[in-house]
Amino acid sequence: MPNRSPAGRAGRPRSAAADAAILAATREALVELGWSKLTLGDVATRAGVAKTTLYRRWAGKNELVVDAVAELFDELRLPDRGCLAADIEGVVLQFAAILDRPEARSGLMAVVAESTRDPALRERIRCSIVARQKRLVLEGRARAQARGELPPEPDPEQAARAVDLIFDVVAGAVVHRTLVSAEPADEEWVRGLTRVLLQGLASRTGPDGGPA
Amino acid sequence: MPNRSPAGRAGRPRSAAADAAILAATREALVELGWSKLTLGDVATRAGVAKTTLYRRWAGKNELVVDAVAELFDELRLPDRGCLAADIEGVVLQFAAILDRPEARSGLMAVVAESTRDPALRERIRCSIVARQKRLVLEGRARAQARGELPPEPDPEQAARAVDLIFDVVAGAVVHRTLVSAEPADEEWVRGLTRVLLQGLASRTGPDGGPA
Amino acid sequence: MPNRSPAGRAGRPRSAAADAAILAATREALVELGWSKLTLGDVATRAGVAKTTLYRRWAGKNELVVDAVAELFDELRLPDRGCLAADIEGVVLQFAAILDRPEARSGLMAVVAESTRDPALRERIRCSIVARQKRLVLEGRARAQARGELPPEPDPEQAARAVDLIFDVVAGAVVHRTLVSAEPADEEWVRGLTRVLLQGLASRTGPDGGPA
Amino acid sequence: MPNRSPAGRAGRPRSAAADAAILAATREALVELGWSKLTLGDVATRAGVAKTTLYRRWAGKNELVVDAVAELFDELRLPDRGCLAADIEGVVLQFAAILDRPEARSGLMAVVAESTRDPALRERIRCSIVARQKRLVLEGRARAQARGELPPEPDPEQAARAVDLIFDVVAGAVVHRTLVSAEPADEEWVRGLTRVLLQGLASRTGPDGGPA
DNA sequence: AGCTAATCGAGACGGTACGTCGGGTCTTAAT
DNA sequence: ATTAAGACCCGACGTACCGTCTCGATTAGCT
Repeated sequence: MPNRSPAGRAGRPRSAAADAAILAATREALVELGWSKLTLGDVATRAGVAKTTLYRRWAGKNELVVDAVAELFDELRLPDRGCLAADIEGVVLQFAAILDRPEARSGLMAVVAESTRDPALRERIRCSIVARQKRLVLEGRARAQARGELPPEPDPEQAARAVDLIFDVVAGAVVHRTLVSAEPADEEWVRGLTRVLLQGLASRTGPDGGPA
Repeated sequence: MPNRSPAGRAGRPRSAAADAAILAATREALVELGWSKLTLGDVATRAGVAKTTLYRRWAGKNELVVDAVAELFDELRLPDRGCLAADIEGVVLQFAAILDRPEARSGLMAVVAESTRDPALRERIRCSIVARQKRLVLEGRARAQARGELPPEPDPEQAARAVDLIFDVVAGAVVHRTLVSAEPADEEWVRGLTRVLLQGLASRTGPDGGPA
Repeated sequence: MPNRSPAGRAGRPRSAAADAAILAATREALVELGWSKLTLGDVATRAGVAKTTLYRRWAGKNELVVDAVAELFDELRLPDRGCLAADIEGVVLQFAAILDRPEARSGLMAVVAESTRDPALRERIRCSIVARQKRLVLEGRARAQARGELPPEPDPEQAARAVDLIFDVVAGAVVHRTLVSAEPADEEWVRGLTRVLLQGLASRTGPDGGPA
Repeated sequence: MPNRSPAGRAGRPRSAAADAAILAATREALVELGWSKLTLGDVATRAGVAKTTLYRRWAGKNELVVDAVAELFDELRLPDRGCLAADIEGVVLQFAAILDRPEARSGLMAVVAESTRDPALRERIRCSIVARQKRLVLEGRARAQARGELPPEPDPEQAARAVDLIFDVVAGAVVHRTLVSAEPADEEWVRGLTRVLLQGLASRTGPDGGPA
């Protein structure tokens, strides 16, 4: 989200419409130009707004693009398809569909790259984008436990580690498939991923993990 | 690799020392400045080379950084630790160690981001960086089959798909863990990943794979 | 003069101080470096101004130097020394004094050389520099006619041709003496020139001019 | 003239054809591009010669162009038209014709401009170009004195000053007319100039010059 | 005929300046 | 206080030319 108005009340309030116009213009520019050729002056022009107005709300290109891309992930939902495998497949396909859109492809990896040297930016990404996705993993596990497909977690700490692992595996695999391998993360591929994942997790038992 | 001299022999040959100096300077600058603040003029200065010399060999920042980072992956080796699981853990740890170096962190995601709009760059990444890694997966499988840990592949096409999947999962997971989640891909985490992976793959059987 | 702001009033107005600083810096650089070693980046630095600010106002080195040198000729005045010969000597000495200043020596011939391939530049020189000088010839003739030293001109067209000739002779001779022959256009030399000029002109009578 | 081969004899001698080709290519480039856009690399290419070959003979652009332009003035001759006025008109018209050629217009003023900060270059110009012209003035005076049109000079020093003045006036006027005023130095104009000049000089008498 | 040494073409090299572009900041007048 | 407009400083861009250098290949004159 953009910076809120400082302090309080006096003077002309900021235009709410401008925020939406700027974010939309940012996505439009990402599609047409990609991250590296996107300029804030151009975004301001597309949004019908002065550069000043843009800089009053966002600190720079990174922050703006994070917000613009984050909105794309708002539509992610955990579908109820009856069984865990189908649920996973559904949400992974949604995730892959978002990553397939050019405004996400161009922008997402770029801000991640920038975040390797900017902890504040990393935190912003984590809150705006990653947390939104991780929540789905938690929901999915809860639902599967309610269905009896997964056993309840005895050790909360280990459970958290498992969630982190699953999340890195799923998100990482989809990102790698889509952006690095540049192959479609289609239904067949997602089915294979899901199978490996579920089979791999099913065997987890002890604190140090399962079978010898 | 940088552009080679055109065709023949006439004229002063290109300095081989310059190539090495430039790539080293690029990595040095990546460590100190990161991708976005790295400038080709600065790299040239560090390398003790004129800017024109740099542009004669590389088309731009993207290509240069790909080559500079690719050299980091030259040291990846498939260790022989006796069993498949240990082999995987060993190579994944090496991979994670490389991704933990600041010159890789800064540069790798950035060029991947750029490659989403530049097919030639993507191909360059694939050849210089990805292929080097994928070879290890193939070697590892062959060795495991020789040991009897994995069955021989009846269907070559399906086998190729399996390699691709494994590769996307492993590489993606390590990258995501290291750069997005920004948590260390340490021995414990790698052990968990390996277990999931092997368990998930062990169950693959039929042409459409998995368990009922 | 530099390019004026386009049309209207919106936005921050151009700094008037910058114009003066740039022209002064240009003259300073001409003195120190001469035309060929003068760089716009250096001028901008001396003026305490960004390069873009300079390029917003002038199209290039040629136009800038024309304006910078033109200001030198602002101080040219037609002195009233009582008789035509003395008036001419006075103004020619002033002209020679200006041409003797290094900022004029370096710049003037160079822009004239450039103007041989750039009609717009030639026009700019004519308006900014030449016209200022030619006005003095007209003034001087009018004053001499008022004094009775010269007869009134019956034929305006022929009169104009005479002015052009005088002007080319005087300006050309001083320039050639100063810059090509590289000898001082001192009082003695100017007295000789004036004598030749007046004597030569005094004999002009008929429409085709001269002495039998 | 270009630098001569060093020392003496051993080794392959310099190609004489190259000299001529380079000077011709220089004039060709002056016509097409003008002084400021002329590059030595381009001249070398036009002459079918390596840059090294060019630099071995000339120190730089200035020296090269002086030599290339100087050759244009080789064709200046003092015609014998029977009387002094006609002789002057003839030689001035020749001079004007040369100045009207684009290779001279572009190059001549430029090297003069450069020479204001480079005494060696000025000397080279004086020897290669100016002296050639001044010789004609001396010849013309001698011939006129032989004809009885001009009295013999009693005071050699004053005679030299007169020659210098005439030369600066004539050359300066033609240059100014052609390059600054950008009007043709045609027959009519030259006749006017000649009349002023002869009439002005005819009255010269005493050491401090003539009539009050 | 074989040496010898300076020449030749080609083109890479370290520099310097170019003119443009984008990032952020600022100063206007208007809302 | 905010807005649109646009000038401002800064720094990097990628290119062009400079003048030098390093190559391998000629090529004359002297032995």
